[in-house]
Amino acid sequence: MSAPKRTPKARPETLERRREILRAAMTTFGSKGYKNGPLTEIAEQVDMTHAGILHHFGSKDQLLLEVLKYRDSSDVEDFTNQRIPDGIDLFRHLIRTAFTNEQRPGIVQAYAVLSAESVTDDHPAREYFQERYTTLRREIREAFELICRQRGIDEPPTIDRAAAAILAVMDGLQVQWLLDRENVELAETSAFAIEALVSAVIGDKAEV
Amino acid sequence: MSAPKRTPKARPETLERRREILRAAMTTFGSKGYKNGPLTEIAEQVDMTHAGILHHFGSKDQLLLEVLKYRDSSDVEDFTNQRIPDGIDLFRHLIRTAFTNEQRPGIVQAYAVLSAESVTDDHPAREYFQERYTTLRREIREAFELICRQRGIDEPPTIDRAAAAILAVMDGLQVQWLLDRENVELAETSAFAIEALVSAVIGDKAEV
DNA sequence: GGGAGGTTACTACACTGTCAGTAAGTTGAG
DNA sequence: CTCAACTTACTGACAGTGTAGTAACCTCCC
Repeated sequence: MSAPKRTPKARPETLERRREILRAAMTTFGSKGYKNGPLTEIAEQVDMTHAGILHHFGSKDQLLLEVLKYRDSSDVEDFTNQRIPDGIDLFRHLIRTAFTNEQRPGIVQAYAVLSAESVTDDHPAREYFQERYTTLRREIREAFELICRQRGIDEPPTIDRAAAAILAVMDGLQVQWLLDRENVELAETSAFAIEALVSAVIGDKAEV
Repeated sequence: MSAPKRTPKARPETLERRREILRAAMTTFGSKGYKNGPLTEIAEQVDMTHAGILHHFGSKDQLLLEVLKYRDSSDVEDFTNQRIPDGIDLFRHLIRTAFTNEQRPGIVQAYAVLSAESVTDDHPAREYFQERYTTLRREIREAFELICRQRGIDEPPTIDRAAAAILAVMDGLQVQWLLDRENVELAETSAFAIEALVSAVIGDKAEV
């Protein structure tokens, strides 16, 4: 309990092996969910037995958390040196993300499935997603605040709602898109909705 | 194979018993998901063994489909005689639904969890949710078309996107709300977003 | 030679679905 | 009305499978 059995030392090629495992886990959890994504399936993707995976990560729960942490860190790498965008740039960035996502349904599915699964009883990723949404809502709110300051307008009380709604529409569209890619345009629709919501807040047409 | 073992006859009290099972199943699938919601847990809610449940529904997959069908039919009952709303009334109805949903987190959780789970490999409810979204998008599109005709304006090409976005934002908000009810206002935010999206399409302020 | 990176072998469950059997109800012929 | 023939609504036991985790051992790099 007290010493939570940290992942052992770190030879450079071992680290790469772990990353392979994390990517494989993302694939399996994405296509079957966490609870129903067996360790054996992850293991065989990297030519190993499931016991080997447990050697590296200790438990399945721990593996899930490391998977989520790993994706966050590799997403952040895209920003190396280039500041996390703020103000209107944040909204542009969200729209770009939607376009990127259209090229990687695997990742999209993993987040869609895991975020919804996380609301079930005692799910190990519940806290992760709670914090994730809280953080993202805050960033969007701050972007709105910056824009309002730049334009010298008062901050409308709708900012909080718009922040939640923007994340919501992006997530919700992902589910519809995964179910019916023929008839749902993920990126274009996200862009439309974000523009509509931003306009509703800062009543402006000078857009994104 | 050919004769799919239809559910047996139908004594009136038996039908009520089945409905009890369906409600219990909704509870369990809602709190744990479909794959991870064991039949035994459903069974003990209605004081029965899991074999009894299989006697009534044949298989767990079949049970899930009947659960979804049952909820649809009991939702429709609310409309007995009162037409399914169209035009601007549809949007009012969607907002009212969001307010109703705030009083029944169990149902909300079931739909949130199951719809996301349905995108996983070979999920028995995949087709159900595909059709559900297709139908709902069509209804929203038709509401937009009616409004446009009533106001004598051309139908903007954004109608399809707005339809998907409205459903998306409602679904996405549910997940955020389930994770953090303190800080997310499900109904108010849904109303705000729907109004914003409707305005973006029919550029009007005479609203919902 | 000692520890990291595994494997094999195994335990301990959890879960769905099958089956035989039983008790209670339904139905139709006389 | 009644009894026999049948059906429905279960239970209890169990087979079969899948799965996380553990323990003991191997083996090869530093």
